Amino acid sequence: MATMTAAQKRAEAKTQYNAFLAACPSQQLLARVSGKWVTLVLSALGSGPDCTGEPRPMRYSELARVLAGISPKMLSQTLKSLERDGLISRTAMPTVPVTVSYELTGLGLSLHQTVRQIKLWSEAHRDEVTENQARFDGAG
Amino acid sequence: MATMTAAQKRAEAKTQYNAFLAACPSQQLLARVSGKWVTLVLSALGSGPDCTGEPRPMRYSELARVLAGISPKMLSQTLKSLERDGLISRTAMPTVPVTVSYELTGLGLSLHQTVRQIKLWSEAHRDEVTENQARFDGAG
DNA sequence: CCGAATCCCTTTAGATACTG
DNA sequence: CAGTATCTAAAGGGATTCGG
Repeated sequence: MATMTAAQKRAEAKTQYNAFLAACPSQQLLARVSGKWVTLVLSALGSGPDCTGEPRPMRYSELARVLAGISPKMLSQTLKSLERDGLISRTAMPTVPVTVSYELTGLGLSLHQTVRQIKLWSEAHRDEVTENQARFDGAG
Repeated sequence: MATMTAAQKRAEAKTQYNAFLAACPSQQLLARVSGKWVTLVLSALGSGPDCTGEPRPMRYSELARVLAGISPKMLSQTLKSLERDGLISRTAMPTVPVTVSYELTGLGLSLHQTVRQIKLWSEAHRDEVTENQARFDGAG
């Protein structure tokens, strides 16, 4: 049957577009950075525990303490994915008990700089956005 | 009872941290931009249908065509949230049937510039990341 | 033509408990 | 100390249908 062309074409277009999206680097990066804890880990490692210092290595337990709300599962998962991308490096010292520290790589540091741009934009425009939202909600 | 201090303190710390996160402008912006279609709509309005042109207004149906994979629901939802934040403006012409067009505001345009930084980073480093991933997976 | 409302499924992330 | 495993809750997103 050569019928149902409309739905068929739509489905085909969608498949192609999704393939295009999957190959799009920007989308990939956004997907990576969008994780709830990814930027927080980047910030912690890139600007110190209070987000105002210098990049420095931190231990697993230190990260867990700084990111107070995170569960061990999510911390491990986030760290592993960042390590996989080469954004952070993991170093295990053969002490007893074992000591593990994480540090931004050069690549991770450059991403941290980019993410900071987002932070700057949001801080610069947050009031404006909040105001717009209030007006929109008020206008109903 | 002043017991169960450990679990209690942990819960308290978490609550405070979550409150801190909720107030963090960067987190708010990331949450907004992280939607699957948000950046695509911004790009379409900010760089034309093929992402290589000038900012210009587009109609609902034109956006639906360009973003081939999107469902009407998500398009409406995305557009409304962007309009609420004052990032795009919506104009309805009282024709029959009604004609609606969307356009970036100044605020939306500036966000688009910031988002482009992410795009540039990801394009510049995609090969490096891919290579890192392959090495990581290979090393098992 | 534009968009709202409903239903359903998949993905994500949090709680908890346990191991080297 | 540094993780892993399992289970469950919640959110995001898609298909479909209906109204202005």
